Amino acid sequence: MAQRKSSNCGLHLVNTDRDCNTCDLPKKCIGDGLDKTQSESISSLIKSRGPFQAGEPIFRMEEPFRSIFAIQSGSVKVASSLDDGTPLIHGFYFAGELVGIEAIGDTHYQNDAVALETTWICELPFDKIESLCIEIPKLQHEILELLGKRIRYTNSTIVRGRYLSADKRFLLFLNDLYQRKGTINANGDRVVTLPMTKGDIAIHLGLRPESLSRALSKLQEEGIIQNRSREIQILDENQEVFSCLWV
Amino acid sequence: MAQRKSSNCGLHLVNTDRDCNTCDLPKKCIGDGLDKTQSESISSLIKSRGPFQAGEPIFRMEEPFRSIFAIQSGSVKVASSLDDGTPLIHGFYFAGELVGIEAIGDTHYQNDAVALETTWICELPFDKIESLCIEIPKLQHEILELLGKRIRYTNSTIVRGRYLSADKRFLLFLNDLYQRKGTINANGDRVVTLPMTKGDIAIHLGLRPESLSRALSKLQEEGIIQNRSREIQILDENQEVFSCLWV
DNA sequence: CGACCTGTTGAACTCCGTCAAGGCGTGTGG
DNA sequence: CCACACGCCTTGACGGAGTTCAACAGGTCG
Repeated sequence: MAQRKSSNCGLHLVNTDRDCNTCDLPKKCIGDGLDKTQSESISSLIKSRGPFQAGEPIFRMEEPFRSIFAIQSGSVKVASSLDDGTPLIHGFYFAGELVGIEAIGDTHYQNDAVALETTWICELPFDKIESLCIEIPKLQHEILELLGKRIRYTNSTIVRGRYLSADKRFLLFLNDLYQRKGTINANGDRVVTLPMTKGDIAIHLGLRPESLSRALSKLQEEGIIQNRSREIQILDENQEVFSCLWV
Repeated sequence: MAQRKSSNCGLHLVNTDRDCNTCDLPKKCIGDGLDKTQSESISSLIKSRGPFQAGEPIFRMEEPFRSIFAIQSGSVKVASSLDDGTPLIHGFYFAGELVGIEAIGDTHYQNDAVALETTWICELPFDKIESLCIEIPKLQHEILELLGKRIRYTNSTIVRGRYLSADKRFLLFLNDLYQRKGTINANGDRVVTLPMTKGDIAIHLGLRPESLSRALSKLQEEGIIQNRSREIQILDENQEVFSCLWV
Protein backbone atom coordinates (compact mmCIF):
# COMPACT_ATOMS: atom_id res chain seq x y z
CA MET A 1 0.00 0.00 0.00
CA ALA A 2 1.31 3.35 -1.00
CA GLN A 3 2.65 5.68 1.62
CA ARG A 4 0.63 8.77 2.36
CA LYS A 5 2.45 11.93 1.52
CA SER A 6 1.09 13.68 4.56
CA SER A 7 -0.97 12.53 7.49
CA ASN A 8 -2.73 15.87 7.65
CA CYS A 9 -5.64 15.82 5.33
CA GLY A 10 -6.86 19.25 6.24
CA LEU A 11 -7.51 21.76 3.55
CA HIS A 12 -3.98 22.93 3.92
CA LEU A 13 -3.29 20.32 1.40
CA VAL A 14 0.01 20.64 -0.24
CA ASN A 15 2.08 23.65 0.08
CA THR A 16 4.13 23.91 -3.03
CA ASP A 17 6.38 26.74 -2.05
CA ARG A 18 7.12 27.54 -5.65
CA ASP A 19 5.94 30.82 -6.97
CA CYS A 20 3.59 30.55 -9.82
CA ASN A 21 3.38 33.72 -11.83
CA THR A 22 2.13 32.63 -15.17
CA CYS A 23 -0.23 29.79 -14.54
CA ASP A 24 -3.64 30.65 -13.32
CA LEU A 25 -4.56 27.41 -11.65
CA PRO A 26 -5.46 27.56 -8.00
CA LYS A 27 -2.26 26.96 -6.16
CA LYS A 28 -2.92 28.48 -2.81
CA CYS A 29 -4.48 26.19 -0.25
CA ILE A 30 -8.16 26.67 0.41
CA GLY A 31 -8.53 27.94 3.92
CA ASP A 32 -5.18 29.70 4.11
CA GLY A 33 -5.39 32.56 6.52
CA LEU A 34 -8.45 31.37 8.38
CA ASP A 35 -8.40 31.24 12.14
CA LYS A 36 -8.17 27.99 14.07
CA THR A 37 -11.89 27.47 14.66
CA GLN A 38 -12.65 28.10 11.00
CA SER A 39 -9.92 25.73 9.84
CA GLU A 40 -11.31 23.08 12.08
CA SER A 41 -14.83 23.42 10.78
CA ILE A 42 -13.46 22.92 7.30
CA SER A 43 -11.31 19.98 8.32
CA SER A 44 -14.31 18.26 9.82
CA LEU A 45 -15.99 18.15 6.41
CA ILE A 46 -13.19 16.39 4.66
CA LYS A 47 -13.04 12.77 3.71
CA SER A 48 -9.65 11.45 2.73
CA ARG A 49 -9.76 8.88 -0.05
CA GLY A 50 -7.20 6.74 -1.73
CA PRO A 51 -5.04 5.31 -2.94
CA PHE A 52 -6.39 5.42 -6.48
CA GLN A 53 -4.27 3.42 -8.88
CA ALA A 54 -3.47 4.58 -12.41
CA GLY A 55 -6.61 4.36 -14.51
CA GLU A 56 -9.04 4.36 -11.59
CA PRO A 57 -11.75 7.02 -11.75
CA ILE A 58 -12.17 9.60 -9.00
CA PHE A 59 -15.55 10.43 -10.46
CA ARG A 60 -17.31 9.61 -13.69
CA MET A 61 -19.37 11.50 -16.16
CA GLU A 62 -23.07 11.34 -15.35
CA GLU A 63 -22.52 10.57 -11.70
CA PRO A 64 -24.43 12.99 -9.48
CA PHE A 65 -22.32 15.95 -8.47
CA ARG A 66 -21.80 16.08 -4.74
CA SER A 67 -18.18 16.90 -4.07
CA ILE A 68 -15.17 18.66 -5.35
CA PHE A 69 -11.80 16.99 -4.85
CA ALA A 70 -8.45 18.31 -3.77
CA ILE A 71 -5.50 16.29 -4.96
CA GLN A 72 -3.26 15.42 -2.05
CA SER A 73 -0.63 13.58 -4.05
CA GLY A 74 -0.46 12.07 -7.52
CA SER A 75 -2.11 13.38 -10.66
CA VAL A 76 -5.45 13.31 -12.42
CA LYS A 77 -6.68 13.79 -15.96
CA VAL A 78 -10.10 15.22 -16.68
CA ALA A 79 -11.55 13.75 -19.85
CA SER A 80 -14.74 13.28 -21.77
CA SER A 81 -15.60 12.27 -25.30
CA LEU A 82 -17.60 13.35 -28.31
CA ASP A 83 -20.60 11.25 -29.10
CA ASP A 84 -18.70 9.35 -31.75
CA GLY A 85 -16.18 8.31 -29.15
CA THR A 86 -13.48 10.83 -30.01
CA PRO A 87 -11.67 11.39 -26.73
CA LEU A 88 -11.32 14.89 -25.29
CA ILE A 89 -8.91 15.75 -22.53
CA HIS A 90 -9.79 18.94 -20.71
CA GLY A 91 -6.82 19.12 -18.40
CA PHE A 92 -4.28 17.54 -16.11
CA TYR A 93 -4.21 18.30 -12.41
CA PHE A 94 -1.60 17.73 -9.72
CA ALA A 95 -1.04 17.84 -5.99
CA GLY A 96 -2.59 20.93 -4.44
CA GLU A 97 -5.06 21.46 -7.27
CA LEU A 98 -8.80 20.86 -7.47
CA VAL A 99 -10.92 18.73 -9.76
CA GLY A 100 -14.66 18.62 -10.06
CA ILE A 101 -15.22 22.36 -9.84
CA GLU A 102 -16.36 22.34 -13.48
CA ALA A 103 -19.51 20.61 -12.24
CA ILE A 104 -20.47 23.28 -9.72
CA GLY A 105 -24.06 24.31 -10.24
CA ASP A 106 -24.89 21.20 -12.21
CA THR A 107 -26.58 18.03 -11.09
CA HIS A 108 -23.97 15.71 -12.60
CA TYR A 109 -20.33 15.62 -13.51
CA GLN A 110 -19.76 16.09 -17.23
CA ASN A 111 -16.32 14.58 -17.28
CA ASP A 112 -14.40 11.63 -16.03
CA ALA A 113 -11.58 12.30 -13.61
CA VAL A 114 -9.05 9.51 -13.77
CA ALA A 115 -5.90 8.95 -11.71
CA LEU A 116 -2.73 8.89 -13.80
CA GLU A 117 -0.61 7.32 -11.07
CA THR A 118 -1.12 6.34 -7.44
CA THR A 119 -3.16 9.22 -6.13
CA TRP A 120 -4.59 10.41 -2.82
CA ILE A 121 -7.39 12.91 -2.69
CA CYS A 122 -9.55 14.78 -0.24
CA GLU A 123 -13.25 14.83 -0.90
CA LEU A 124 -15.04 18.08 -0.11
CA PRO A 125 -18.84 17.77 -0.08
CA PHE A 126 -19.90 20.84 -1.93
CA ASP A 127 -23.20 21.51 -0.20
CA LYS A 128 -21.31 21.65 3.08
CA ILE A 129 -18.70 23.95 1.59
CA GLU A 130 -21.45 26.19 0.34
CA SER A 131 -23.07 26.38 3.78
CA LEU A 132 -19.75 27.11 5.35
CA CYS A 133 -19.17 29.94 2.89
CA ILE A 134 -22.09 31.74 4.47
CA GLU A 135 -20.36 31.67 7.83
CA ILE A 136 -16.87 32.34 6.52
CA PRO A 137 -16.94 35.10 3.91
CA LYS A 138 -13.26 34.62 3.26
CA LEU A 139 -13.92 31.06 2.18
CA GLN A 140 -16.64 32.24 -0.17
CA HIS A 141 -14.22 34.69 -1.68
CA GLU A 142 -11.67 31.95 -2.24
CA ILE A 143 -14.12 29.66 -3.96
CA LEU A 144 -15.22 32.46 -6.26
CA GLU A 145 -11.61 33.30 -6.97
CA LEU A 146 -10.91 29.67 -7.77
CA LEU A 147 -13.70 29.50 -10.32
CA GLY A 148 -12.64 32.74 -11.92
CA LYS A 149 -9.10 31.44 -12.20
CA ARG A 150 -10.24 28.30 -13.86
CA ILE A 151 -12.08 30.30 -16.51
CA ARG A 152 -9.01 32.44 -17.10
CA TYR A 153 -6.76 29.42 -17.21
CA THR A 154 -8.79 27.91 -20.02
CA ASN A 155 -8.65 31.18 -21.90
CA SER A 156 -4.89 31.46 -21.55
CA THR A 157 -4.19 27.88 -22.63
CA ILE A 158 -6.86 26.49 -24.93
CA VAL A 159 -7.93 29.72 -26.58
CA ARG A 160 -4.40 31.05 -27.01
CA GLY A 161 -3.13 27.66 -28.06
CA ARG A 162 -5.43 27.51 -31.04
CA TYR A 163 -3.41 30.17 -32.80
CA LEU A 164 -0.07 28.44 -32.31
CA SER A 165 1.70 25.81 -34.38
CA ALA A 166 2.06 22.31 -32.96
CA ASP A 167 5.52 22.87 -31.50
CA LYS A 168 4.67 26.23 -29.95
CA ARG A 169 1.48 24.81 -28.61
CA PHE A 170 3.51 22.13 -26.89
CA LEU A 171 5.91 24.72 -25.52
CA LEU A 172 3.00 26.65 -24.06
CA PHE A 173 1.86 23.45 -22.40
CA LEU A 174 5.38 22.62 -21.23
CA ASN A 175 5.82 26.07 -19.79
CA ASP A 176 2.60 25.73 -17.84
CA LEU A 177 3.59 22.27 -16.65
CA TYR A 178 7.01 23.44 -15.60
CA GLN A 179 5.51 26.24 -13.56
CA ARG A 180 3.18 23.83 -11.84
CA LYS A 181 5.33 20.78 -11.27
CA GLY A 182 8.75 21.24 -12.83
CA THR A 183 11.80 20.31 -10.80
CA ILE A 184 15.51 20.94 -10.92
CA ASN A 185 17.40 17.73 -10.47
CA ALA A 186 20.83 17.05 -8.92
CA ASN A 187 22.62 18.08 -12.13
CA GLY A 188 20.79 21.37 -12.24
CA ASP A 189 18.67 20.21 -15.16
CA ARG A 190 15.22 21.68 -15.45
CA VAL A 191 12.92 18.74 -15.97
CA VAL A 192 9.23 17.96 -16.04
CA THR A 193 8.13 14.43 -15.25
CA LEU A 194 5.11 13.37 -17.25
CA PRO A 195 2.55 11.22 -15.47
CA MET A 196 0.39 11.17 -18.60
CA THR A 197 1.13 9.56 -21.96
CA LYS A 198 2.25 11.62 -24.91
CA GLY A 199 -0.92 10.48 -26.61
CA ASP A 200 -2.94 12.13 -23.87
CA ILE A 201 -0.92 15.30 -24.21
CA ALA A 202 -1.55 15.29 -27.95
CA ILE A 203 -5.29 14.97 -27.48
CA HIS A 204 -5.28 17.70 -24.87
CA LEU A 205 -3.47 19.99 -27.28
CA GLY A 206 -5.88 19.20 -30.08
CA LEU A 207 -3.29 17.27 -32.07
CA ARG A 208 -2.76 13.71 -33.29
CA PRO A 209 -0.17 11.62 -31.49
CA GLU A 210 1.93 11.52 -34.67
CA SER A 211 1.90 15.29 -34.98
CA LEU A 212 3.01 15.76 -31.39
CA SER A 213 5.72 13.17 -31.84
CA ARG A 214 7.03 15.05 -34.84
CA ALA A 215 6.90 18.33 -32.96
CA LEU A 216 8.88 16.81 -30.10
CA SER A 217 11.50 15.44 -32.48
CA LYS A 218 11.81 18.82 -34.12
CA LEU A 219 12.18 20.65 -30.79
CA GLN A 220 14.82 18.14 -29.73
CA GLU A 221 16.74 18.55 -33.00
CA GLU A 222 16.70 22.29 -32.43
CA GLY A 223 18.21 21.75 -29.00
CA ILE A 224 15.29 23.24 -27.16
CA ILE A 225 14.18 20.19 -25.22
CA GLN A 226 15.40 16.71 -24.45
CA ASN A 227 12.58 14.31 -25.15
CA ARG A 228 12.69 11.24 -22.95
CA SER A 229 10.03 8.61 -22.43
CA ARG A 230 8.40 10.06 -19.34
CA GLU A 231 10.38 13.21 -18.85
CA ILE A 232 11.05 16.39 -20.76
CA GLN A 233 14.20 18.35 -20.05
CA ILE A 234 14.28 22.03 -20.89
CA LEU A 235 17.66 22.78 -22.46
CA ASP A 236 17.42 26.42 -23.31
CA GLU A 237 19.56 28.20 -20.75
CA ASN A 238 17.81 31.52 -20.48
CA GLN A 239 14.31 30.22 -20.76
CA GLU A 240 14.12 32.05 -24.05
CA VAL A 241 12.41 28.96 -25.30
CA PHE A 242 9.19 30.38 -24.20
CA SER A 243 9.75 33.92 -25.29
CA CYS A 244 8.48 33.05 -28.74
CA LEU A 245 5.13 32.39 -27.16
CA TRP A 246 4.69 35.95 -26.05
CA VAL A 247 5.94 37.65 -29.16
CA MET B 1 -31.40 58.68 -28.17
CA ALA B 2 -32.26 55.01 -28.15
CA GLN B 3 -35.35 53.81 -26.42
CA ARG B 4 -34.88 51.78 -23.27
CA LYS B 5 -36.19 48.28 -23.62
CA SER B 6 -37.49 48.23 -20.08
CA SER B 7 -37.73 50.80 -17.38
CA ASN B 8 -37.11 48.17 -14.74
CA CYS B 9 -33.44 47.72 -14.33
CA GLY B 10 -33.67 45.29 -11.49
CA LEU B 11 -31.88 42.04 -11.63
CA HIS B 12 -34.89 40.53 -13.25
CA LEU B 13 -33.31 41.68 -16.37
CA VAL B 14 -34.70 40.11 -19.43
CA ASN B 15 -36.92 37.15 -19.33
CA THR B 16 -36.39 35.26 -22.50
CA ASP B 17 -39.12 32.73 -22.15
CA ARG B 18 -37.42 30.42 -24.56
CA ASP B 19 -36.24 27.13 -23.18
CA CYS B 20 -32.56 26.60 -23.53
CA ASN B 21 -31.58 22.98 -23.24
CA THR B 22 -28.28 22.78 -24.96
CA CYS B 23 -26.52 26.02 -24.26
CA ASP B 24 -24.99 26.39 -20.87
CA LEU B 25 -24.93 30.12 -20.64
CA PRO B 26 -26.73 31.69 -17.73
CA LYS B 27 -30.21 32.42 -18.96
CA LYS B 28 -32.21 32.59 -15.79
CA CYS B 29 -32.35 35.95 -14.13
CA ILE B 30 -30.20 36.45 -11.10
CA GLY B 31 -32.45 36.86 -8.13
CA ASP B 32 -35.30 34.77 -9.45
CA GLY B 33 -37.25 33.30 -6.61
CA LEU B 34 -36.02 35.69 -3.97
CA ASP B 35 -38.50 37.38 -1.69
CA LYS B 36 -39.39 41.05 -2.03
CA THR B 37 -36.97 42.40 0.56
CA GLN B 38 -34.12 40.43 -0.94
CA SER B 39 -34.94 41.56 -4.47
CA GLU B 40 -34.97 45.12 -3.28
CA SER B 41 -31.59 44.87 -1.62
CA ILE B 42 -30.21 43.62 -4.91
CA SER B 43 -31.96 46.29 -6.95
CA SER B 44 -30.49 48.99 -4.76
CA LEU B 45 -26.98 47.96 -5.83
CA ILE B 46 -27.58 48.29 -9.49
CA LYS B 47 -26.46 51.07 -11.74
CA SER B 48 -28.06 51.23 -15.14
CA ARG B 49 -25.72 52.38 -17.90
CA GLY B 50 -26.15 53.14 -21.54
CA PRO B 51 -26.69 53.48 -24.32
CA PHE B 52 -23.38 52.18 -25.59
CA GLN B 53 -23.01 52.56 -29.34
CA ALA B 54 -21.44 49.91 -31.56
CA GLY B 55 -17.71 49.83 -30.87
CA GLU B 56 -17.89 51.47 -27.44
CA PRO B 57 -16.23 49.54 -24.63
CA ILE B 58 -18.17 48.44 -21.53
CA PHE B 59 -14.89 47.73 -19.84
CA ARG B 60 -11.33 47.46 -21.02
CA MET B 61 -8.47 45.11 -20.42
CA GLU B 62 -6.29 46.26 -17.53
CA GLU B 63 -8.99 48.32 -15.94
CA PRO B 64 -9.45 47.41 -12.28
CA PHE B 65 -12.13 44.82 -11.80
CA ARG B 66 -15.01 46.16 -9.77
CA SER B 67 -18.24 45.08 -11.41
CA ILE B 68 -19.88 42.44 -13.46
CA PHE B 69 -22.39 43.52 -16.07
CA ALA B 70 -25.76 42.18 -17.05
CA ILE B 71 -26.78 42.94 -20.59
CA GLN B 72 -30.22 44.53 -20.65
CA SER B 73 -30.50 44.84 -24.40
CA GLY B 74 -28.09 44.71 -27.32
CA SER B 75 -25.00 42.55 -27.62
CA VAL B 76 -21.38 42.50 -26.54
CA LYS B 77 -18.20 40.83 -27.70
CA VAL B 78 -15.46 39.90 -25.27
CA ALA B 79 -12.06 40.15 -26.87
CA SER B 80 -8.37 40.34 -26.14
CA SER B 81 -5.21 39.94 -28.18
CA LEU B 82 -1.94 38.08 -28.23
CA ASP B 83 1.20 40.08 -27.60
CA ASP B 84 1.85 40.36 -31.33
CA GLY B 85 -1.55 41.93 -31.80
CA THR B 86 -3.39 38.86 -33.07
CA PRO B 87 -6.99 39.42 -32.04
CA LEU B 88 -8.79 36.85 -29.90
CA ILE B 89 -12.54 36.77 -29.43
CA HIS B 90 -13.60 34.84 -26.38
CA GLY B 91 -17.32 35.10 -26.85
CA PHE B 92 -20.45 37.00 -27.77
CA TYR B 93 -23.11 37.83 -25.22
CA PHE B 94 -26.70 38.96 -25.52
CA ALA B 95 -29.61 40.32 -23.53
CA GLY B 96 -30.00 38.51 -20.23
CA GLU B 97 -26.41 37.32 -20.11
CA LEU B 98 -23.46 38.44 -18.04
CA VAL B 99 -20.05 39.76 -18.97
CA GLY B 100 -17.10 40.41 -16.73
CA ILE B 101 -17.45 37.28 -14.64
CA GLU B 102 -14.20 35.96 -16.14
CA ALA B 103 -12.44 38.58 -14.04
CA ILE B 104 -13.85 37.43 -10.71
CA GLY B 105 -11.07 36.90 -8.24
CA ASP B 106 -8.62 39.01 -10.20
CA THR B 107 -7.64 42.60 -9.73
CA HIS B 108 -8.16 43.59 -13.36
CA TYR B 109 -10.20 42.67 -16.38
CA GLN B 110 -8.23 40.61 -18.87
CA ASN B 111 -10.45 41.35 -21.80
CA ASP B 112 -12.20 44.16 -23.55
CA ALA B 113 -15.97 44.04 -23.63
CA VAL B 114 -17.27 45.99 -26.60
CA ALA B 115 -20.83 46.76 -27.64
CA LEU B 116 -21.75 45.37 -31.06
CA GLU B 117 -24.85 47.50 -31.43
CA THR B 118 -26.75 49.98 -29.27
CA THR B 119 -26.59 48.32 -25.88
CA TRP B 120 -27.92 48.89 -22.37
CA ILE B 121 -26.35 47.24 -19.40
CA CYS B 122 -26.71 47.00 -15.64
CA GLU B 123 -23.58 47.35 -13.59
CA LEU B 124 -23.35 45.12 -10.53
CA PRO B 125 -20.54 46.10 -8.13
CA PHE B 126 -19.04 42.76 -7.29
CA ASP B 127 -17.90 43.45 -3.75
CA LYS B 128 -21.47 44.36 -2.88
CA ILE B 129 -22.79 41.23 -4.56
CA GLU B 130 -20.30 39.20 -2.59
CA SER B 131 -21.42 40.74 0.71
CA LEU B 132 -25.03 40.19 -0.19
CA CYS B 133 -24.28 36.52 -0.90
CA ILE B 134 -23.49 36.07 2.77
CA GLU B 135 -26.97 37.26 3.68
CA ILE B 136 -28.79 35.53 0.85
CA PRO B 137 -27.49 31.95 0.44
CA LYS B 138 -29.66 31.50 -2.60
CA LEU B 139 -27.86 34.33 -4.32
CA GLN B 140 -24.50 32.77 -3.49
CA HIS B 141 -25.70 29.54 -5.01
CA GLU B 142 -26.71 31.31 -8.20
CA ILE B 143 -23.39 33.04 -8.60
CA LEU B 144 -21.55 29.78 -8.11
CA GLU B 145 -23.85 28.11 -10.60
CA LEU B 146 -23.21 30.89 -13.08
CA LEU B 147 -19.45 30.46 -12.89
CA GLY B 148 -19.73 26.70 -13.20
CA LYS B 149 -21.89 27.14 -16.27
CA ARG B 150 -19.41 29.43 -17.88
CA ILE B 151 -16.67 26.85 -17.45
CA ARG B 152 -18.87 24.16 -18.93
CA TYR B 153 -19.91 26.43 -21.76
CA THR B 154 -16.29 26.96 -22.77
CA ASN B 155 -15.70 23.23 -22.66
CA SER B 156 -18.68 22.47 -24.84
CA THR B 157 -17.84 25.11 -27.44
CA ILE B 158 -14.15 25.93 -27.65
CA VAL B 159 -12.77 22.61 -26.51
CA ARG B 160 -15.21 20.52 -28.57
CA GLY B 161 -14.87 22.84 -31.51
CA ARG B 162 -11.17 22.19 -31.84
CA TYR B 163 -11.86 18.70 -33.06
CA LEU B 164 -14.30 19.76 -35.75
CA SER B 165 -13.78 20.89 -39.33
CA ALA B 166 -14.48 24.50 -40.25
CA ASP B 167 -18.05 23.95 -41.39
CA LYS B 168 -19.01 21.77 -38.44
CA ARG B 169 -17.38 24.24 -36.12
CA PHE B 170 -19.58 26.93 -37.57
CA LEU B 171 -22.66 24.73 -37.21
CA LEU B 172 -21.82 24.17 -33.55
CA PHE B 173 -21.62 27.95 -33.17
CA LEU B 174 -24.82 28.50 -35.13
CA ASN B 175 -26.63 25.93 -33.05
CA ASP B 176 -25.56 27.67 -29.87
CA LEU B 177 -26.54 31.05 -31.27
CA TYR B 178 -29.92 29.78 -32.39
CA GLN B 179 -30.65 28.42 -28.93
CA ARG B 180 -29.73 31.73 -27.40
CA LYS B 181 -31.20 34.27 -29.77
CA GLY B 182 -32.70 32.53 -32.76
CA THR B 183 -36.12 33.61 -33.93
CA ILE B 184 -38.83 32.27 -36.17
CA ASN B 185 -40.02 34.96 -38.55
CA ALA B 186 -43.41 35.54 -40.16
CA ASN B 187 -42.71 32.93 -42.86
CA GLY B 188 -41.85 30.33 -40.28
CA ASP B 189 -38.16 30.55 -41.18
CA ARG B 190 -35.71 29.82 -38.45
CA VAL B 191 -33.22 32.66 -38.55
CA VAL B 192 -30.38 34.04 -36.48
CA THR B 193 -29.56 37.72 -36.78
CA LEU B 194 -25.86 38.43 -36.47
CA PRO B 195 -24.86 41.58 -34.62
CA MET B 196 -21.18 40.74 -35.14
CA THR B 197 -19.25 40.66 -38.41
CA LYS B 198 -18.40 37.37 -40.07
CA GLY B 199 -14.78 38.29 -39.52
CA ASP B 200 -15.39 38.35 -35.78
CA ILE B 201 -17.12 35.00 -35.95
CA ALA B 202 -14.16 33.57 -37.83
CA ILE B 203 -11.73 34.77 -35.21
CA HIS B 204 -13.90 33.43 -32.44
CA LEU B 205 -13.94 30.03 -34.13
CA GLY B 206 -10.20 30.05 -34.62
CA LEU B 207 -10.46 30.43 -38.38
CA ARG B 208 -9.45 32.96 -41.02
CA PRO B 209 -12.22 35.08 -42.54
CA GLU B 210 -11.59 33.42 -45.90
CA SER B 211 -11.97 29.95 -44.43
CA LEU B 212 -15.24 30.82 -42.75
CA SER B 213 -16.51 32.39 -45.94
CA ARG B 214 -15.76 29.20 -47.84
CA ALA B 215 -17.42 27.11 -45.15
CA LEU B 216 -20.53 29.26 -45.37
CA SER B 217 -20.63 28.98 -49.15
CA LYS B 218 -20.28 25.23 -48.90
CA LEU B 219 -23.06 24.92 -46.31
CA GLN B 220 -25.30 27.05 -48.49
CA GLU B 221 -24.55 24.94 -51.58
CA GLU B 222 -25.47 21.87 -49.57
CA GLY B 223 -28.80 23.50 -48.72
CA ILE B 224 -28.13 23.52 -45.00
CA ILE B 225 -28.17 27.25 -44.43
CA GLN B 226 -29.03 30.44 -46.25
CA ASN B 227 -26.14 32.82 -45.87
CA ARG B 228 -27.21 36.46 -45.91
CA SER B 229 -25.24 39.52 -44.98
CA ARG B 230 -26.36 39.85 -41.37
CA GLU B 231 -28.59 36.86 -41.00
CA ILE B 232 -28.31 33.11 -41.26
CA GLN B 233 -31.35 31.04 -42.04
CA ILE B 234 -31.44 27.41 -41.04
CA LEU B 235 -32.94 25.44 -43.91
CA ASP B 236 -32.80 21.90 -42.69
CA GLU B 237 -36.35 20.97 -41.77
CA ASN B 238 -35.79 18.47 -39.04
CA GLN B 239 -32.86 20.22 -37.46
CA GLU B 240 -30.79 17.28 -38.63
CA VAL B 241 -28.24 19.86 -39.59
CA PHE B 242 -26.83 19.62 -36.18
CA SER B 243 -27.06 15.91 -35.76
CA CYS B 244 -23.69 15.55 -37.45
CA LEU B 245 -22.23 17.38 -34.52
CA TRP B 246 -23.30 14.75 -32.07
CA VAL B 247 -22.48 11.69 -34.17
C1' DC C 1 7.98 -15.92 -25.51
C1' DG C 2 4.23 -13.36 -27.57
C1' DA C 3 0.53 -9.86 -26.89
C1' DC C 4 -0.11 -5.30 -26.16
C1' DC C 5 0.50 -0.49 -25.54
C1' DT C 6 3.16 3.65 -26.54
C1' DG C 7 5.81 6.17 -29.37
C1' DT C 8 8.30 7.03 -33.73
C1' DT C 9 8.95 7.53 -38.73
C1' DG C 10 7.65 7.66 -43.72
C1' DA C 11 4.57 8.87 -47.71
C1' DA C 12 0.37 10.61 -49.63
C1' DC C 13 -3.36 13.43 -49.03
C1' DT C 14 -6.47 17.24 -47.19
C1' DC C 15 -7.88 21.07 -45.14
C1' DC C 16 -6.86 25.44 -43.87
C1' DG C 17 -3.81 29.57 -44.19
C1' DT C 18 -1.82 32.89 -47.16
C1' DC C 19 -1.64 36.13 -50.82
C1' DA C 20 -4.03 38.53 -54.31
C1' DA C 21 -7.96 40.39 -56.76
C1' DG C 22 -12.52 41.86 -57.07
C1' DG C 23 -17.58 42.64 -55.69
C1' DC C 24 -20.93 44.76 -52.75
C1' DG C 25 -22.99 48.06 -49.55
C1' DT C 26 -22.50 52.23 -46.94
C1' DG C 27 -21.17 56.73 -45.97
C1' DT C 28 -18.93 61.01 -47.27
C1' DG C 29 -17.86 64.86 -50.01
C1' DG C 30 -18.03 67.25 -54.21
C1' DC D 1 -27.06 63.20 -57.68
C1' DC D 2 -22.84 60.79 -58.64
C1' DA D 3 -17.86 59.66 -57.53
C1' DC D 4 -15.04 57.75 -54.55
C1' DA D 5 -13.20 55.53 -50.50
C1' DC D 6 -13.58 52.29 -47.10
C1' DG D 7 -14.82 48.15 -44.66
C1' DC D 8 -16.71 43.69 -45.21
C1' DC D 9 -17.19 39.70 -47.68
C1' DT D 10 -16.19 36.47 -51.39
C1' DT D 11 -13.50 33.75 -54.71
C1' DG D 12 -9.28 31.82 -56.84
C1' DA D 13 -4.65 29.79 -56.78
C1' DC D 14 -0.96 28.13 -54.21
C1' DG D 15 1.66 26.31 -50.42
C1' DG D 16 2.26 24.28 -45.98
C1' DA D 17 1.10 22.31 -41.60
C1' DG D 18 -1.26 18.60 -39.82
C1' DT D 19 -3.95 14.32 -40.68
C1' DT D 20 -4.29 9.77 -42.25
C1' DC D 21 -2.71 5.26 -43.14
C1' DA D 22 0.81 2.09 -42.59
C1' DA D 23 4.88 -0.10 -40.81
C1' DC D 24 7.90 -0.74 -37.09
C1' DA D 25 10.73 -0.15 -32.71
C1' DG D 26 10.92 -0.43 -27.71
C1' DG D 27 9.03 -1.43 -23.24
C1' DT D 28 5.92 -3.96 -20.09
C1' DC D 29 3.25 -7.66 -18.54
C1' DG D 30 0.87 -11.81 -18.80
